[in-house]
Amino acid sequence: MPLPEAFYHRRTTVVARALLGCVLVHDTPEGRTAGRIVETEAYLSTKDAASHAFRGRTPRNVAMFGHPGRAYIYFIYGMYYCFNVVTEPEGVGEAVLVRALEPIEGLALMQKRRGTDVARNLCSGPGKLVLALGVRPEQNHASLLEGPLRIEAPEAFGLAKVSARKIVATKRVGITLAADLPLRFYERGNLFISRK
DNA sequence: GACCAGATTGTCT
DNA sequence: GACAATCTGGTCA
Repeated sequence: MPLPEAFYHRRTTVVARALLGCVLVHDTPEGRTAGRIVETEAYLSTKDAASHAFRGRTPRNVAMFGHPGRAYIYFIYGMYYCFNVVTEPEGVGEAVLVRALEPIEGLALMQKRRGTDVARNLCSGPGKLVLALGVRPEQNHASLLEGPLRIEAPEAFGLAKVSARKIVATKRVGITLAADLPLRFYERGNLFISRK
């Protein structure tokens, strides 16, 4: 059972923490790939200068202002895409960037898509996990509550929740504005995060 | 391990 | 026209 809309209909930092340990699944004609979420970042609305939503709604960021539990996928650095989950009630404009997964299903397919067989290098970054799971830009706005791209609770895959004391909060990666806010979250000790 | 240049293009000012 | 929520492959150690 995918996580319900109510899961996403909360404070963005709460969702960013709660997503750790949950499983992102993508079913495609080539097969299924899935990974355990081990690193996230919260992007807030008008108080967060690093957020795409900081200056309000634009053609690019409209998905951020859409329904909670949908995807916001954007193009970055001329060649990569990043996958986010929309949070808060519709119209607020916040989201959680999924930065790293621990691969748990479809490793061979991930290896083929990524061109490497090093497990730690398959999904250890926002651009990498989009490639490894075969997420496409047309899936911007797609619901994560149903359909081929979903997020499941840990229990659905026989996994335990990530306890609060195993969650580390640090500065976000790759930004210049509002760079000091502790809005990046990852599982302590996990080998599949994007960086120390 | 750390640091750095280069790739490549949509987006917003 | 400047910049960007990144990654890879190179150098040096």
